[in-house]
Amino acid sequence: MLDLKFVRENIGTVEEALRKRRSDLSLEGFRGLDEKRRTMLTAVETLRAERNAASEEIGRLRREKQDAAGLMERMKAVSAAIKEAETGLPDIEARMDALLLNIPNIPDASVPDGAGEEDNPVIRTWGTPREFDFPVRDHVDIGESLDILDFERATKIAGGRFCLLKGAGARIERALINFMLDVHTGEHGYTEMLPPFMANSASFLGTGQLPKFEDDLFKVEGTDYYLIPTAEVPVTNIVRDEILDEGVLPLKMTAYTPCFRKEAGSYGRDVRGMIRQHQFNKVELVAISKPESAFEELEKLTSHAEEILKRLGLPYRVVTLCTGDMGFSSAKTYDIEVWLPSQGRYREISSCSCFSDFQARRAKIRFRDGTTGKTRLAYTLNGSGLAVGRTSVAILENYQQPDGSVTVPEALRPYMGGIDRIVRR
RNA sequence: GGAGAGGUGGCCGAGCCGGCUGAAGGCAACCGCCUGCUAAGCGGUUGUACGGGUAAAACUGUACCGAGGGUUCGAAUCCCUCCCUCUCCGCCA
Repeated sequence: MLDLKFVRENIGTVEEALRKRRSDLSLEGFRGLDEKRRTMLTAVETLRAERNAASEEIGRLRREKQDAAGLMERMKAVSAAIKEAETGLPDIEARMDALLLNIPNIPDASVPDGAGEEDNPVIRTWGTPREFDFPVRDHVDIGESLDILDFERATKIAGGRFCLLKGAGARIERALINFMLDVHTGEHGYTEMLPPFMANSASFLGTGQLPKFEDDLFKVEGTDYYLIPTAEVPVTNIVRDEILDEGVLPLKMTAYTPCFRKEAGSYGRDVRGMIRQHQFNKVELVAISKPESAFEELEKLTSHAEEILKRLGLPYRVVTLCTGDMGFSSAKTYDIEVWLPSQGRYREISSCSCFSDFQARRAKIRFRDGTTGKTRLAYTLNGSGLAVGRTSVAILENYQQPDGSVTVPEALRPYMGGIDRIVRR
């Protein structure tokens, strides 16, 4: 959420940001609504001030055993006038809130302008895609022939966009989760969290998934709970409604969770395999930072995610999302894309964002400035470190062998009970 | 699921037979004093949001004592509904 005062005073800037984002949201009604609200508020507050003053007077008279009946009688009219003046105000405020909650964050000045994916500049590339001297198979073929991935039975159990991992397939996911968490906690300074996999609507509002993106979420019927689409939701909300000591910043947390997404609107995209699932595993990195160092933190956080790919020997590149491709709440986002031989291209495996104070304002995440003693909104960041399912896919495909087996990346072997190759058993 | 207790400021905690309570007291933080340094001690300051006001302050209005509604001239205090937490019992990984 943007600051109301900021929108009022910089409506041009906000409209420019909407244009850059290729958003069709209009601020047409904002000015009128805002003025109407302020006019009404002033009227109501003036009457209330009158009532408060009279009430105080009544209290004083009664204490002094004087008659206050006349004043009380007159105040009945004022009270009625207040009720009158208040009608319509809740509606105006609700409309203001709705408008404000649906305005996306303003892209950071360093974000390149562009319409979509094709305009995202590549800022660095690591590793060289391997040359294959045999026909490359995709992870579905590899996984099914090794009997470690089973899509048919997953469909029987649940439905489309689910996957059953078996044997070494399940083991790889577990190994990756442990590997990633160990690196981030042991070497990158994050504290491990294991949060609830459902969260209430207030939390989803806090990180910006609600009210705009309810259609992408699984809601638990008859409750106020939604299944989390990312650990960002429960982990960032750990500090919701809190005023933090400046000294604890940057607060760095990591968490493994499964993620649940409806993937509504992606019919026909990535239907094959485990690229796009209703449920997938992810290790998330979250940082709560001071504004001054937040974009520096974004660089670090991104490099922490990249480190996992480096150790696994998986070629990747990093792109900056352009204004038209950025998420609703983000001020700046880097996507890390891993090389998938079967597709002959890089595919997103991590998305690292700085949200400036956009989430913090919604979620009331603040800190006390040590020098001024004032409370300030913190900046929030997060990134995948990494999407585990897609990492498994990348390993299967990049490390496939002509005989159908898959070599286990060296860094992962300690987590795989020492085995160096996955073969059909 | 049954019974009981409770939700107050950064934290703890009074107030809860309605007005003098935006809220005692303590802690914490900050600023002074004191001090060789630290500690102790002494004095002072410190909520949030939205308006008005100002060059910026000062200043000022309103709202906020879990959420929403009601009674009343007036509600942290009374009434209703809901949410949450804790304790005991039951059930259970």
